Amino acid sequence: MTLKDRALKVLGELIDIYTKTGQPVGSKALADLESLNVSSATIRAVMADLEKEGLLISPHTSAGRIPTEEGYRIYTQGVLQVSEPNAAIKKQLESISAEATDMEGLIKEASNKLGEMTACTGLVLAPKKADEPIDELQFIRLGSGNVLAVLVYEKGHIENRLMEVPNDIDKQQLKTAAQELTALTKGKTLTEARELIVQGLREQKRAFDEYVATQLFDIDELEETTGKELIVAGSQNLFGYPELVREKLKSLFHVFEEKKLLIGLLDEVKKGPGVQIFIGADCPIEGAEDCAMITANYTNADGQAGTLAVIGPMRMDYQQNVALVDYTAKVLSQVMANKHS
Amino acid sequence: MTLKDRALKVLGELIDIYTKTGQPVGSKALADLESLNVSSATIRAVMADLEKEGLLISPHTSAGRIPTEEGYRIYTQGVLQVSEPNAAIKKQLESISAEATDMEGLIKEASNKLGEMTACTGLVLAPKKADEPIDELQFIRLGSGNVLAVLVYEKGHIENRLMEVPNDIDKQQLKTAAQELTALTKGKTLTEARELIVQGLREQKRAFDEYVATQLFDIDELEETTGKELIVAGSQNLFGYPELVREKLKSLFHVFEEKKLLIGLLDEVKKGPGVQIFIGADCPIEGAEDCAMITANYTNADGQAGTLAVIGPMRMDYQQNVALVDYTAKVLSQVMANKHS
DNA sequence: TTCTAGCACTCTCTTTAAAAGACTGCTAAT
DNA sequence: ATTAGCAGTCTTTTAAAGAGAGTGCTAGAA
Repeated sequence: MTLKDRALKVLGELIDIYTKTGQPVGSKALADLESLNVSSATIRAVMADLEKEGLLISPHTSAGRIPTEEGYRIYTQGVLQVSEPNAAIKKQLESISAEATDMEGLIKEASNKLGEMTACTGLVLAPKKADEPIDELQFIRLGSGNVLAVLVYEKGHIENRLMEVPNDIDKQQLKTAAQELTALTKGKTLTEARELIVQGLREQKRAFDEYVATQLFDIDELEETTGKELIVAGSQNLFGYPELVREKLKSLFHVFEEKKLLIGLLDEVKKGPGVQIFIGADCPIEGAEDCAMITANYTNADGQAGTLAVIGPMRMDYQQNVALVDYTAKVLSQVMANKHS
Repeated sequence: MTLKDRALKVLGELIDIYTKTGQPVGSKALADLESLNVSSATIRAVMADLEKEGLLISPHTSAGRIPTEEGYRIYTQGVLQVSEPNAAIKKQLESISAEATDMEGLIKEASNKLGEMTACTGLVLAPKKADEPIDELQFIRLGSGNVLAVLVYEKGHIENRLMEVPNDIDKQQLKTAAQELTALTKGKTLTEARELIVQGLREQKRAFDEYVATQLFDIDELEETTGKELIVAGSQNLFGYPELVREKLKSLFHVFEEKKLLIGLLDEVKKGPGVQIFIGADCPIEGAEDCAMITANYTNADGQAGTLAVIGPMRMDYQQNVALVDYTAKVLSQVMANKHS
């Protein structure tokens, strides 16, 4: 079922106009375009075909037509041509490296920029540390039964956690425990380490080590930590689209508040390649069934992947936004490659 | 300018009804109440007085009346009687201690409960660590020029920060630096320490110590850390109030997204005593000029104060919500007093 | 064939008018 | 001091008519 070139062109132009106005588009408006050098009657015929194919729909007899979800899909797959953002936008995006100092500032800034420039909501999910190989473990005694466990990753990142330990553990025991655990986990990722350790230690009946390791590699704790690393920016932009009625906005903001809900979903996205476009029902986010999402992955200095996304109404400027998301991912990868934080 | 008891009673009943319906209230509806045993004509006379005082206003001739901001103020100051929440609610609130393990979980849960039970947005601001006295400093060398600085507070809390140091610093130097800095800052708060240290070290021309201290006590870093400790929950509830039109919601959600904006404002609140009620223009939050906010402070195990708040439309159930906020603050203080974490 | 001009037709949106409904303020009586 | 009753005012609802927008069809031109 291939559509004629002209039909696709009409679809594209219609989406362009509809994106800007939010109003149904009639045959006359399209016929007035220079790029389509035919009469409105011909356009009408083409539009009737497109409607038969399920790519357009008419809200009622005397309105123009608007694209269906399927229409947007065909458009983004076939009509849209990916381009680079223009120079001004590029420059803006590149400035994120200048304005941010640390990792968190960086993704925050990227998210801000995305939200601002697309007039949609920007999301940036930081790379998951849990997938990085561990280098070593250290314990630091802090008095009153508290020990600070420092987890050093091969690439130099650090994570730490406060633990309570029985008072009768002495300095030497701690040191030994650290050494043993390091030996066991060196080179493993946190997720791998967890299973390995709990199991291994149980067999060896090393109660203290097991106790420590369980606390240290606690997955829930971990998720809570990683949970902080999703930045949502520009959510208010969505108020600018009348078709996103209160009820829709409500469910979207619910998801934005419960970041945990989003993290899992975006993780799925990470498996896909390059820039991905999710339209309407495709959109893996609950409450975003009438929205569209554009995602891309980036990598940090250690090759760990993070995800960034833009969520907005279906009638968004795909051309621009795809270019933006793509380019931002590249900039972010590059900045992170240079900065070791 | 004291008002008659009956006038206050009318004001109170009117607000009660308006809170539930969101519609202007007429004299007949009030006359039907058992508690006001007078005719609608009398009510009309009273309402006319209240309008003259600026406590009520009529949207147009043939509508009933609604309270003005000033009306709400008089109501909350004079008419409202503070009560305890009922048993069921108490029980619900007390369960927050059971459902949360750590500090962050606790304030998150409290915020959730507040939002849920008030049908408004719950805010909880964690106590500020920057105001706690420091106990000691430790440095841990991590290889490749990185050092982990661990800041131990007197009460056992910990904060840590990764720093880069010149490669030619040896173990002994680090140890000395830690000891000296500890000596200087012990018992001081982080904010105090910062000034003290930078100044003191500059005089002594101890370049390395100064370098380290500057990084360690960096105020911006610090703010970013504390910035994480504001939890917003139930923001979607606000969609349920038609009088909060899109534009209002937009600015509110903008503030919710930029938590930093809120933190400073809530800090101001902390200076006040007990439960505070901010109505309309009183509300220190940008974009919340048509809203009301109820706040209370709580204290953690170390006596540090945190703030919790409820933001919603002006027509909220003050009676219930004041009781809720007050009680939640008490529960939170109590839970934190027991749990040291 | 393919395209176009023109026209009848169908809906929606806007305007206008009329009627209904909701409260109030005032007055005169209790 | 309170109340019943009523005239007056403004909004909301309902109905009808007209304007506007866009379509689908058909018959003729390219």
